[in-house]
Parts: sequence; C-alpha cells; structure tokens
Amino acid sequence: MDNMRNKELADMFNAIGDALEFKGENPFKIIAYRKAARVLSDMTEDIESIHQRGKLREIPGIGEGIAKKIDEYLRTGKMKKYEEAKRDIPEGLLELLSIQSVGPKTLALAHKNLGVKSLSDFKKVASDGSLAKLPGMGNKKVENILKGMERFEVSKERISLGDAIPLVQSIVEKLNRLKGVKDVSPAGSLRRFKETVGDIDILVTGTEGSKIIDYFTKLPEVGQILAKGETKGSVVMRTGQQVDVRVLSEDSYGAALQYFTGSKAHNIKLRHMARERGLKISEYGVFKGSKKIAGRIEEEVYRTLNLPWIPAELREDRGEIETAIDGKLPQLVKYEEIKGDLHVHSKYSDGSATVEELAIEAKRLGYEYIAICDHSKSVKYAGGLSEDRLLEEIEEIDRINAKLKGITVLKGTEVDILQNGKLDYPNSLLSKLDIVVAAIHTSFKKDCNKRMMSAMENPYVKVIAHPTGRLISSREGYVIDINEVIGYAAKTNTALEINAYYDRLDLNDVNSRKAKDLGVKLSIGTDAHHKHQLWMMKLGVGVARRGWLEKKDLLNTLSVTKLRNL
DNA sequence: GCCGTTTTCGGCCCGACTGTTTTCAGTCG
Repeated sequence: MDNMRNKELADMFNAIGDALEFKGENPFKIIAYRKAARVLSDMTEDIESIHQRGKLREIPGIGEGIAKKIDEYLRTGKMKKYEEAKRDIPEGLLELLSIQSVGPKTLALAHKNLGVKSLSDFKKVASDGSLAKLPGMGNKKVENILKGMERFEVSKERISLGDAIPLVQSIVEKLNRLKGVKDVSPAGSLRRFKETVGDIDILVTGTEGSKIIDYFTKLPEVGQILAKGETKGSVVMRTGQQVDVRVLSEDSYGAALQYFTGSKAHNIKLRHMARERGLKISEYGVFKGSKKIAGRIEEEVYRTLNLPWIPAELREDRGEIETAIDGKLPQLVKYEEIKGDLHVHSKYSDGSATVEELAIEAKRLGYEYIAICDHSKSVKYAGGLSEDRLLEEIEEIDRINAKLKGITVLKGTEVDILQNGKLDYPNSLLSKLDIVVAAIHTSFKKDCNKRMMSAMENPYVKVIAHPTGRLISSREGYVIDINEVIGYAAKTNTALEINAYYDRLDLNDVNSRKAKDLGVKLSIGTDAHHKHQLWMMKLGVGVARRGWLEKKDLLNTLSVTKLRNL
C-alpha cells in the first residue's frame, strides 16, 4: 500500500505510452511517458509529498507537460490525456502487443483495415488469409504471428527467480561440459536477481558457434526451437520458459555481458554518457570512431566512462551511476559473508526435515549457525508448537549442539502476532530462546500496523518476518503502511526480515534499501520447509544486494555470540 | 515530452534479423 499514487500514475503513463505507440506518434514522446512511469514506480518517496512541496519538476524525466498532468490528477482525480487515450482504443486490444512478432504497426494495420478488436478476431484474419493480403504483410509474417499467438495463449507470465535459477544452472553445467566452450555466463534480469525474469539469456564464448548452438537446441529439456544459427539459438523449454544462448568471440565478451545484463534503463544512461564523450557503446565493444577501445571484460567498458565496475544487482538506473561517479558505491554484502540462515522450519511444525538433518545440511553449506524457527501454537494449519512441544524442541537442540561440531543450532521461533497484537507465547518462554522472529499469519486486513508495532515493542522480538506478507504469484499482502513499519523498526531497534523464499522475497529490494537508509538492520531467512530449500539464501542475498545492503546491515554476518546478545 | 560546459531548437541508444521489398520498415532484445 505504499506510494499508491506513484503506482497509479505510473500505470496511467504507461497506458498513454502504449496508446500513443499504437497511434504511431513520435517515438520519443512515447519514451518520455514510459520513462516518467518508471521513475515514478522506482521512487522511494511519495509523489504526493513532492507535489505538495512544489518540486515535481526537479524529478529527472518529469518536465513541464508531465508535471502538469501529475498535478491535474492529484488535484482532481482525473487526467484528460489518459481518458482520451483510453477512449479511442478498444478495451484489451493493446494486450495483443505482447504477441511475438506483433508490434504497434501490425496491430494498427489489422485494426484499421480488418476491424480486429480481440485475439479471436486476430486469429481469424490470420488464418483466413486476409491479413497476409495487406500491404507489407505476407505469408511468412502471418505464419510467425500465428506461432506467436500459440505461445501467447499458453502463458505470458514471467518466470519466478526460484524456478529460473535451477534451470539455468543445469543448462550452464551442460554447456560447460561441451568441448570448445570457454566461458558460460547467464545475463539478463536473472543475473541482476530481479524477482521475476522474462526470457533467460546465456552467453558463451567458444569456437564453432554452430556446433554449440546445435548441441544446445538438442538438449532433451528443449520443447520447441524458435531460431537456430551460428551465433544465436532460441528455444522454448518443455516447462515453458524461453531460453536464448549466444556465442561470442572473447574480445567482445565483456561488452556483450554488459549489454545483455541490462537493465535497459541503465544501459541507455551509459550510452548517453558515451555519446557525450564522443564514444559509442554496443554489444561488440566501446568504439571511438571505428576504433574499438574496450570489450573483453565488463570493467573495461565502465572504465572508458571513468566509472568503476558496477555490480549487476545495482544496474536499474536507481542512482547507481551517479553514486559511481561520486566514487561512493556500497560494498555490497557477499554470499560468502553470510554465516547462517535465520528462519528455518523443522519436522516439529510443518517442515519435512529433522533438526539434525537441517544442522548437517547447514554445515555442508559452510554456515556457522542455523536458527530453527517453527510455528507457534495458534497456527494450527502449520502444526504450531504448544509450549511443552517447544520446550522439547529446545532440549533436542541442546543435545544436537552437544553432539555436532562445527555448527551451532540456534533456538528460535516464528511466533505469531495475534489479532489483538499480543504474541502467541509468554515472555517467560521467549526468554529461553536465542532468536525470536515474529510474524502475522492471520487477519491480513485487521490493524496490521498496530499489531506489528506492538510486537516490536516486546524486548524479546528481534526480527519481524515477511513484513508485507505478499506472495509474488498470488497475494497482495497485508493492508499496511510499510513506511510506518520501517520507521518503527528503526525506533525500537528491531530487524526486518528479507524472507528469501522465492515466492515471497519480502521485504523486496526497494523497501530493504529504505530500511537501510533509516538505519534498520535486516535479517535474511529462507523460511525453508525442506532441507533442499536452504539454497534460496542466494535469492535473499540477491535482494539484499539489490537493496544496496552491506555486510554491516545484516544480522546474518554476525558471530553466534553477537547474535545471542542482540 | 524531455533536455542543454557545443544547443531554448533539434536532437533524443544501438544493432541484428526478417520479410518485404528493389532501398526499407517493423520487431526484438
């Protein structure tokens, strides 16, 4: 619920952009609207407060025209330009732009000449030959559009990071085994650890491109081949994800990696800077006139602009380039600096592994500790522990700690924050634990701010778990003012969790950064319910890095002793 | 529509591929 106006305005400007594109307006005008939309949704500050201070024009990407429209909307609740854009175009038509090989020109052509208003109209004119007869169209184009429609109907969802990473790992391993392959690296939003990814991009250096592409397109998990050449192969996996592999020469590997990692906004800004210096950046290198001056590694590309290398997770055009110019980039936390997982479930509640199995797996992962935080008694559907059961678990943890060397099991709980704001266990019990994580699991619309704040006032509560409650694939989350929660966490010195479970990633990148800026510590927990889910720590670290977090901002980098004495 | 140590007007990020063309438009990443 945070910054709602920003989101509304961003959606409106994106819609205007789509409409103008459909109408064939000046492309740069369209870019301007989309840029304004992106800036608004990336902003941590509420647009209303900026508006009240009269500082709209100071936001980069917001000029006279768009500032006026924002003002109009915030004052009257309406925006004429937006109403106009919506009025002229049939509902749902612009969604068809997501069909592969269909862009604004093709769609406008079909709409004007053949009256296409929906997917079924569009399919009909594609199949009966009338679309192919239009000027500039032809049989091959229409064939591609029909293929695109098939894919459009199956799924247009972005892939979750938790599904994409294992898939990419297995492809990377297979490519690495092939003779003639030197480097293999994922690029794109996956490398930036964005919470969902569109298509998966993998870059390869090696000789004999066509052999590499041939091998890739014949992998057993490939369902359909979209394109196949000497430098690029594009496929749809049986599981539905699109994967592109590109083969490059070593002397342009860095430039290509930089280019294909994105984000688009980050790259546009870099190319803008290059232009000012009389340079040109492409996926093949940095050029001064026709002379190539960089391209082997990413560092070279950044160096030509007098910039330090910028970690992929920061490349969103959220101030990282300006900060790099000032030489003030954060020392992002590294996965190797994480000493343990601070939120894991065992068989005692709804997990599938025993405490000992989890401890052994944690040790194998190189951790110093793992915190077992099973559910508390009121959470019946998740096998919440009665007070006696928790005491038994505490005793078992003591026995395991005595037995196992090289790993410490921390006694914890994910104690429920009840409807009335009270905790599900008495303080006398909480005092026996190493770490108390508190969370809301019921009544998402009832007094969530008040309940969380009252939990933070409890001296034993060290962490608030999944503070917004959202599920990426399916749920909005609590009705909550996250800014107030973050502010109160700062005041009470309570840490907020970055829940690393792939469908949560909660807090997200932007809110984690906000928390850090207010001096709040963060705690990464996988919320794993199986021992094979502990790897998702990597996703949590990805979110932390996207949130500009450093080692000192996280509880997971503290020693066991310091954690216990929090 | 935005923006300015070359500009308040005239630019605006770059290249490949494909299919339709006979020199280029549209789409994509």
